[in-house]
Amino acid sequence: MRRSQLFIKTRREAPADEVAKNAQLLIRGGYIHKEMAGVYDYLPMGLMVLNKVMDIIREEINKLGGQEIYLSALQPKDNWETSGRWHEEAADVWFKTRMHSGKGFHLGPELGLGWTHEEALTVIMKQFVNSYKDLPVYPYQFQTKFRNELRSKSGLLRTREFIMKDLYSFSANQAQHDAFYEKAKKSYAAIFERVGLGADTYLTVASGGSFSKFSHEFQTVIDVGEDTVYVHEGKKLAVNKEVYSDKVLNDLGLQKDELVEKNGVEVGNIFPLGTRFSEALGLNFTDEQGQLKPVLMGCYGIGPGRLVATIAEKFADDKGLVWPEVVAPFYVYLVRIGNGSMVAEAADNLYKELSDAGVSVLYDDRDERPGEMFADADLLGMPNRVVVSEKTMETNGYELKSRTKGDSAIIDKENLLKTLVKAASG
RNA sequence: CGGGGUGUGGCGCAGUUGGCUAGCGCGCCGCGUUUGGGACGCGGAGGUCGAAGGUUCGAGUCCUUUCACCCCGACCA
Repeated sequence: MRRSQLFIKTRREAPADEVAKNAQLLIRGGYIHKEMAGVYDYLPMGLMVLNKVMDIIREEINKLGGQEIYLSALQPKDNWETSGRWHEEAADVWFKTRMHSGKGFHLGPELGLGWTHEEALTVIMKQFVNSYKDLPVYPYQFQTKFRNELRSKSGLLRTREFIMKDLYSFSANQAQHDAFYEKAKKSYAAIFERVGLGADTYLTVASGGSFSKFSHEFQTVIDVGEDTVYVHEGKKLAVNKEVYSDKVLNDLGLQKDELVEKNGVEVGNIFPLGTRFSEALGLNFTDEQGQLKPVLMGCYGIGPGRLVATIAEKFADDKGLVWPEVVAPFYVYLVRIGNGSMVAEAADNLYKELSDAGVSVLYDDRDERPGEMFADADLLGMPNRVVVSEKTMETNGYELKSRTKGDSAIIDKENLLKTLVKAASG
């Protein structure tokens, strides 16, 4: 894409109402726009990053056996009254609204904006699950959740409206459930590994709430994390402060002196639901012996937006964003210095050749001063920067510089293409 | 929800004890000079000072109400 056609502009200064580094940089770079507290819009490059993250998650969940669906955000209250989660005492994160009834402002039935989807999906599955032969099954979706948080904070890390990948497992028995649960753990680890957070992300034992003894979180260790976790670096395992006790440590076979206290961002959460919803909503199946039993359920969530924010926060340096290659909106930021015909032609040609070879390029074809374009390249955080100028062309070359390494090299076009095309496809 | 803070052109800010056509930097438009780390000159455009009400000869400034935003805490299936 040509920079001159990209409608966003970068900003030199962060907005006054953002303190979180992720939001400051993403706004300065024109990746996102703040709509209101805890609500953000994705602009072109922000959406590219988000989509790349979601594609990686989708690939891994499909490998796990997930079947993608899309459920509605508008939720009728009856299913939630049946499950006991409509009233504020049970769930204080609701955004509730009403339908119209007739003309004017007559208010009709109450509705809620979905903050999770166990109820909706459980009811749907009643139509399709009757026998043990129909199990197990693993529907999932990417969908917007609405949660009326008392206080949003930390930029994109805690918002009131956010996309969530939520996967649900429906199993006939404990062994079937447990086998999938363990596979899901590995799948999640693979996702965080692929987006670049593997080294800092820990499987974490956390509260199971009203559903089970424990749930499992994936906590990425980072200073701005709002959770406190105790990590065992050797075992790549952590314990959330909310369940941290001598008894729990004993159960898990962990020694207190091997654990280190850290802040973490909960980038994923998986937990057994047992028969909490199948019993409440009547999702039963007939087993091999002809007996009617409630389905065993599990829930598996990842917030792609929170993941984007965590990646932004984790890798950024004092000059701006640093995207891992797999999520970067473009692989190359191409800077053209000066607009003399020779330089312009060389830059145009390079842009075309790289694009044709499948290397994504953000081509800064504006007639800006070099310093401004370099600053933008750093702020926007593409993995590679290529410069074409009279200076580079004197040596019949192109300057290639990595976003993370300080050194740069002037190389000829053949080598440049070879390097970038190979790296981009590998 | 408790405590603290902030709202002034697109962005960042100044504006004293109430006083004149509300300023500055960035950005934007025009012309010219510039071109390897956020250039410079000249000339421009752009503001219901968050909103409503009040006090006053006069309100960005004082009073009341209200809305929004940020931070700390509590909360976070």
